[in-house]
Amino acid sequence: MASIKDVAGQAGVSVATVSRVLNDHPSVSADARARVLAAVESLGYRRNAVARSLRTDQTHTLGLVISDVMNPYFTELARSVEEEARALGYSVIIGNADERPDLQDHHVRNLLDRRIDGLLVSPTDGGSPLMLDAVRAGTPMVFVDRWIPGVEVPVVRADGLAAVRDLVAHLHGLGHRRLAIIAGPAATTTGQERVTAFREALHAYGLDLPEVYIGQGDFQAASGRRVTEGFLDLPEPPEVVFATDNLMALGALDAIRARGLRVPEDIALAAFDDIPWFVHTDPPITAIAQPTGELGRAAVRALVDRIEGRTPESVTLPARLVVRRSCGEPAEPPASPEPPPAQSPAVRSPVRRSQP
Amino acid sequence: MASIKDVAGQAGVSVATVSRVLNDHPSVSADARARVLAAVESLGYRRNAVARSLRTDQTHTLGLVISDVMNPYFTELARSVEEEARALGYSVIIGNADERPDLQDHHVRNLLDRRIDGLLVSPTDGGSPLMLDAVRAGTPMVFVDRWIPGVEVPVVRADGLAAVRDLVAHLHGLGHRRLAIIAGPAATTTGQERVTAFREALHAYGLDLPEVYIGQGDFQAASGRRVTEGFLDLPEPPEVVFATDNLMALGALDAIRARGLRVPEDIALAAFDDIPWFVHTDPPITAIAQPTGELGRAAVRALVDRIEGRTPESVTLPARLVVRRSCGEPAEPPASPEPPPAQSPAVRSPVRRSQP
DNA sequence: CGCAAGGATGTAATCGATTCCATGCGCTCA
DNA sequence: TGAGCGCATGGAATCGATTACATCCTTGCG
Repeated sequence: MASIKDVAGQAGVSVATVSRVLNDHPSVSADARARVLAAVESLGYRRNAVARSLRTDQTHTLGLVISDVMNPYFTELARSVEEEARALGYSVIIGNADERPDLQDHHVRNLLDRRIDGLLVSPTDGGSPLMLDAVRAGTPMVFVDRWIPGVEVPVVRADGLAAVRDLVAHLHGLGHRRLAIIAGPAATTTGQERVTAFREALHAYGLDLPEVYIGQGDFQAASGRRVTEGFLDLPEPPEVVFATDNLMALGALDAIRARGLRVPEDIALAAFDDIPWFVHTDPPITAIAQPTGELGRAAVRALVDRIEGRTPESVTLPARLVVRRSCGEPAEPPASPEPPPAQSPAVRSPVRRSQP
Repeated sequence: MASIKDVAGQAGVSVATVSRVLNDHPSVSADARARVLAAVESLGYRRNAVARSLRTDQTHTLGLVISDVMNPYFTELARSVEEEARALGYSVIIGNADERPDLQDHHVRNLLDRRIDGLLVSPTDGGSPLMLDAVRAGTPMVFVDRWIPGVEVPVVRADGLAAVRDLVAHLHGLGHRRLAIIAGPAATTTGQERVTAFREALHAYGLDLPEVYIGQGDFQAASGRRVTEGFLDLPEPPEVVFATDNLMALGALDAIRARGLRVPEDIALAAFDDIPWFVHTDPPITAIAQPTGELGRAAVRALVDRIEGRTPESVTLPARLVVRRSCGEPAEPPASPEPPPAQSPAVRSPVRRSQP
C-alpha cells in the first residue's frame, strides 16, 4: 500500500509537505497542494491510521463494552452509540461481555491495549481491579445503564423509579395483590435498584414483597424460565410476574406457556425494557421503556467531552410505563390509580419508533 | 503509560531483550526473563498494540460490515463472528451499514484505513468501486449471507432453495393458492434469490407468481408494512404473505393487525430468517431458519485461512423450514406433501453444529 | 536599498514496538 | 591450546506518520 513517502516522491515534495496538505496546514502553496492531491489520487493513497495513532497518541476510537449483544436493548444502545460517535468523528469497537465478568475484563484489556481514546461500559459486576486501575490511570470512561458505586465516573442512565411506581399502581388498580419479581444479578446496579424500587412501590400500597416472590435471575432468558417455574410451583403462586429485563420476560413467557397457562388470565406479566417485539407477542407485553437512543447519544457526548478535556456530568433520563395487555385489561385511558403517590401519571403514548 | 523502554530500564536490559521475553523468543536467559517479567509486573506494563501493528503490519483485527445491526439475524451473526474470532486470537470491529451503500462504504474505508487484517462483508448493494478496489488490491475478504456476483471472493451463506420448496409444499398442502412475496432489494443476492426460489417452487405446483404479488421491500420493517398494505388493498388479496426477512415480517404483522385481520384465519404469514421472538408472536410464525451461528463461524475460519495464506473455499449450508401456526394448522408431523418434486424432504433435524 | 517579517519547504527527531546484525563469551572438539 | 560454534545480548534500523526547527525566498517598509 502506498505510503506518504511514495506520495512525496510522486509529487516531488517532502513528506512534511504531504503531511501538511493532508492535515490542511495553511502554510502550503497552492501549487504544491495541487501536486500532492494529484499524487494522492493517482496512487490511491490512504493515510495509515495505525502510524498516525502512534505518533499523535489518539486513535479516534471509542470502546463500548456491553453486557449482552443479543439483548435488543443493548443492540439499540450500541446502534445509537455508533451513530453519535460517527457524527463526532469517532469509530466504535464493541465488546460483548455476555454478562460474564471474565469476558468483560478480556474486552477492557483488549481495548486498552489498542489505546482507544475512551471507554463506555455497562458493567457486568462490581468492577474488576483492571477496570478500577484504568479509571485511576485516567482512562476517559463513562458508565451507561449500569454503574459501579464509589467510582468517580460519570453515569448515563435511565431512572425507573417513577415508572415502576406507575406500574405498581397499574397492577394494583387491576386488582393484583400478589406480585413477584425476577431480579437481575445483585452485582449490577440495575439488578438491585429495580427490586428496591418495586418493593418500595409495593409498600406504598401496603403490599409486601416476600422473599419467595423474589427470584434470582441473571438477565438471560433461561433464568427467567427457571425462576418463573419456581414461582408457579409455589403453594400460592403470584398473580403477576415482573421481569426486570426483556430476555427474562421472554423466558417467563416460555415457562408460563409450557404449563399451558394463559397471560394475563392465569398470570400477568410485565417487563423492564421495552422492545419492538413486545407489541407482537401474545399478548402484547406491558413494559417500562427506556429512552435508549437518547442514552446512547448522551453517553457518547459525555465521553467525548471527557476525552477533549471538558468535565461531563452524569445524566439521568426518565423511563416510562407503556401499558399493553399482559397484565389484564385492554390498554385504554389512564383511569388514574387511586391511593398514594399520585405524582407522575402513567404515560401511555405509543412506542416511539423514530429517532429525534 | 509505561513503554518497553521503561521496562528495559527497570530490568536493566535492552529493549531488544524485553521484546524477546514478550514474544517468547527462546534465546533469553532465565535470569533476564525473570527480571523483565518482574519489571513488567511492577510497572503494570501493557504492550502498545498500535506500535506493534505498525511494525509487524498486522492488527489481529477483523472488520465486519453488516447490513443492519437491529436485525436479530445479523446480531446473532455478529455474535458468533466475534466468538470465533476471539477463539482464533482476533478482535472484531463491527460496522453497521443500515442497508445504506454510502454507510457501507464509509465503514469499509474506515476499516481499511485502520489496516484490519481482513474483511467480512454482507454487501448492501452490487459493490462500490471502493470495495472492488480493495479486493483487487488483495485485501483478504469473505462475503457472508449476501455476495457480489463476479467477484473472486469466497462466500459463506445458507441455501434456502430446498427450504423454500418445503415452505411452498406446506402452504399448498394447507390449501393456499394465492401466494405473495415481499422481496428484498434487487441489488442484494438474497433479495433476488429468494424471489426466484419462491417462483420456481410455485411453478412446480402449477402456481403462478403474478407481478402484483411481488412487493418491493428493503429488508426493513416499514417496507414490510407498506407492501402488505398494498397487498391487502388488491381486489383479490393474497392468501399468504411470505416476507423475505424477519423485519419485513414484523412490518407485515403490523399492517395486518392494523386492519383488524387475523393470522392465519384471514391471511397467512411466513418469513425468511427464524428468530427467538417468532415463537412468542401472536401467532407463532412459520419461518425458514438459517444456521446463523455456523455461518458466522465458518466465515471467520475462511477469512482467517485467507489471512494466514491458505485458500479457503466458499461454504454453503442448508436452511430449513420451521413450521409454526402462522400459515394455518397446528404445527405437527410433516405429512409429506403430495404432488411434484418429492426430492429434498422437509428437513426438520436440529440445526447442525459441526463444521466441514 | 537594506533589513525584518513571514510564508513555503525540507531535515530530522519522535512515537513504541520488532528484528537484523554484530559482539562477547563459554564450550566443545580436534 | 586454539578454532569454531552457538547462545545471550545490545545497538540500531525500521514501520508511516507528525511536527519542531532550520533554511531559503519573497515582500514590505523605513
